[in-house]
Amino acid sequence: MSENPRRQRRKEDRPGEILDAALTLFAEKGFAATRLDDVAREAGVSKGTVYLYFDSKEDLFKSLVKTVVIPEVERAETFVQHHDGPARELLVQLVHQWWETVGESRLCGVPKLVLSEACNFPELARFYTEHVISRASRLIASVIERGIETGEFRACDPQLTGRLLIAPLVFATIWKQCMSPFDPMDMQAYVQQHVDLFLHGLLNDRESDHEAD
Amino acid sequence: MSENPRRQRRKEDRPGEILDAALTLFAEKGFAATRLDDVAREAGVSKGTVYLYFDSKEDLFKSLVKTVVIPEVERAETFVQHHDGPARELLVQLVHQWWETVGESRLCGVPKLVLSEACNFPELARFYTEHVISRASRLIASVIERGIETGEFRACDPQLTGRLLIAPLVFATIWKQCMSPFDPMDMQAYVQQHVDLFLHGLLNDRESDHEAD
Amino acid sequence: MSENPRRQRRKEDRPGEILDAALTLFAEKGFAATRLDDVAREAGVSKGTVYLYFDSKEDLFKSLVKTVVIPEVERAETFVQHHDGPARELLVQLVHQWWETVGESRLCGVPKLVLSEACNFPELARFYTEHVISRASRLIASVIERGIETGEFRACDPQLTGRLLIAPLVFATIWKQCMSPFDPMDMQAYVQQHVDLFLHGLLNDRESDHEAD
Amino acid sequence: MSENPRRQRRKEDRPGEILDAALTLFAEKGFAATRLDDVAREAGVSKGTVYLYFDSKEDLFKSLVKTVVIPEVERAETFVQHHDGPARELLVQLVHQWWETVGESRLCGVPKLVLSEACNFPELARFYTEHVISRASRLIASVIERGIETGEFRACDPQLTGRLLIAPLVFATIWKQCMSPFDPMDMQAYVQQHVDLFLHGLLNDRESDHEAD
DNA sequence: TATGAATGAGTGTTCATTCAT
DNA sequence: GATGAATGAACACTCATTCAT
Repeated sequence: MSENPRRQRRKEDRPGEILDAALTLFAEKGFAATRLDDVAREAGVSKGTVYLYFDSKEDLFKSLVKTVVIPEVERAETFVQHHDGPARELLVQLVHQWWETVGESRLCGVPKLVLSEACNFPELARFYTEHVISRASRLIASVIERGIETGEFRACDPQLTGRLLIAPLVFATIWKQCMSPFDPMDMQAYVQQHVDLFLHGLLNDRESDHEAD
Repeated sequence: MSENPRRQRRKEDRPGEILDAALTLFAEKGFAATRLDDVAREAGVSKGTVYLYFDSKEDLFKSLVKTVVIPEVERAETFVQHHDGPARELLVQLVHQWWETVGESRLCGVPKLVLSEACNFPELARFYTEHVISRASRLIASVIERGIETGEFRACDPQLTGRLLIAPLVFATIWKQCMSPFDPMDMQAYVQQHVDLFLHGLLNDRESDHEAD
Repeated sequence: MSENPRRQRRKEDRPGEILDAALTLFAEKGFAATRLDDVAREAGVSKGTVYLYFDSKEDLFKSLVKTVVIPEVERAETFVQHHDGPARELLVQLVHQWWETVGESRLCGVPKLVLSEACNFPELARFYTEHVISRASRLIASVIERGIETGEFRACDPQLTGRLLIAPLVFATIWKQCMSPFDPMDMQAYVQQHVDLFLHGLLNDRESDHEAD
Repeated sequence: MSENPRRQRRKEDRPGEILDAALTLFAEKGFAATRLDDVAREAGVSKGTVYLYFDSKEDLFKSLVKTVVIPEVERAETFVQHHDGPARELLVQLVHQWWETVGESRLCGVPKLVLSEACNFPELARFYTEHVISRASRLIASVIERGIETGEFRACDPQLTGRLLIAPLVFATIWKQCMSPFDPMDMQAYVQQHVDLFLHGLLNDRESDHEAD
């Protein structure tokens, strides 16, 4: 009844559909190994159409980051701003949120994507560092700093410590992508164990005294 | 006896020299970005010669892992066997050894290499898992287990905990490769902080009592 | 009568506006480098509209020549018909007119356009030759012939000589288009020098005697 | 009898053969319209082989100019250096030499090639201007200057005048390429007439006195 | 009539792989 | 064994052309 519902209905969704396809394929095969043809086919359009909405393969990646990854960073930033409890709890929640929004979602391919291609596409790495990593780093460092100030956490470099909080998570998503078929891992337990170990390592030994107050 | 022992020897070393060149370049530029021409030139042979010894770029990659990485695992195994002190010290030494033999050596590109290409070369991932990761995992787990048994360490899953010991190190080598131009990191401090945090998290709270004994 | 004469008129002018835009852009960037998108935007219509009026880029090109160049030839013909003075003066005026209407106007890109694309669009070359070049040639030759008959000019082949009058002008417009950034030229002086040299070469040595009569 | 004489015999001729093919095709179809595939096929090699000897299409063009056009400029320079007679004769000879080496040789497509593509490939135009046009211009200007100094020629701007000497020749080669099928021209007569007219225009009126000496 | 989203063939360039010598 | 010239498939990106609305 509708004349060409397909074209009609989807016109405004095109960019989103293309980004979706790109995310899927980039995560699956990496940036370099993903051909624009594949993205186009996956999105159900022709190759030329991709270039109607994105300037280049690189732009496609950047747009992907902008529309899919950065909002998550912002969500986390908002979350931290609106949270008042002990730093320890905040940190735990951030870890679990990270794991849910990245490790267990469609985004789980992004860390490996970025790290794998960073050498060959420095501009992508630069962009991602500037817009995602730096912001997320600062966010986590700020929470750790807060914990140090309140005496919850032992004194330490908040930057490095934040990175040590994230590193095992990133490692886990990469593992999940590449190695889990050959060496499966109980991700839940892994994350749990990481949080436990990390907090135990970070908390001030006399923190129980604080709680006792 | 042979009038030109140097060339003689070189002849027999050809595969090794090519693997050396490949390691250097793969570590420096990654797998995809390394051209066989470059490997050949670096090894001082012609491009065709590479194909005399290796079936393909992929095969070169596989052979590399086989010949360069496994010996290091074996060294570490020997080291652990001949070591009797407290698990804590052993663990610290293993970390620093890992960092020296991998993080700061020509091998520093290997983890990224393997993880980046694992999806595209599953057979390699399988092989690497079997011969490198599993062995190394088992080794570290055994040390942790020992520490738990002696009461040095808190009770935990030695496998997962071992992985959490290695994850930040692997992460650091990858970071060094790809991201340090955009977001530099003091690796020494990072490793130090990791060891400190990790041990602090793992050690039994009453461990000072043990030491007091 | 029409309630919107402006749009009405515009509607009928569409082809003209598109041709205008095409002329501007072809002259500026050449045939191949001009994208239909650009022509459409310059004309203030959509790309599809161009195809309402012209079959193809090639057709646009042809139509352009037909509508813009031929009127100028006709103007020149009329000018010559209505002129009675010495051939020498007429020739000088024709040169300056050519230079003004072609060399220094929006038409300055046309000669290069035609000559550059003639090989790839032989039909256009044929058309242009028939409707522009032959007519202009004949016109100039007729003036030269007149000058020979009156004794102003030395005996010569009027066709060839006419072509030698035009050649440096065509060359200059092409130069202006392509080479002036790299090798600028004082066009005024060039044309002046050409006229001077050409007339000095063509005038009968004893022509002063004639004038003296 | 010889095993694969084709490959053996031609190895060192490859660059020359490719340049030959490029010259033919560039002259025939222009720079932009010539596909590297065509050049390769014309040269009897694969597309990749072209890139074995030339960095890019642009480099192919530049190499062409270097190996085919510049030597002609040098020949002309040498010729002028070794010539002592009257400037007039030298000029006449230069024109005929130009016509023989360019207008009537395989090089006859080069002027149109350069002028047609100059806008779209400014680097080519710059290169050609620097290495060919400027040198040739200077050469001719120097001859004209000499003629002015000796009193053979009337006073004039040697640069502009030189350009006016060449313009009709360039025009003729372009004409030959594109328009001769539709409007044939007796090139011999044309060149003759040009020389005659030009010299007649340039020579000092009292030059007969000189000849009388 | 007019639009502009969509198409897909086309091209310069790269590089792993082959093979005649 | 060793070479390196040659190959050709692959891929990002462009743009004239079409067509549903």
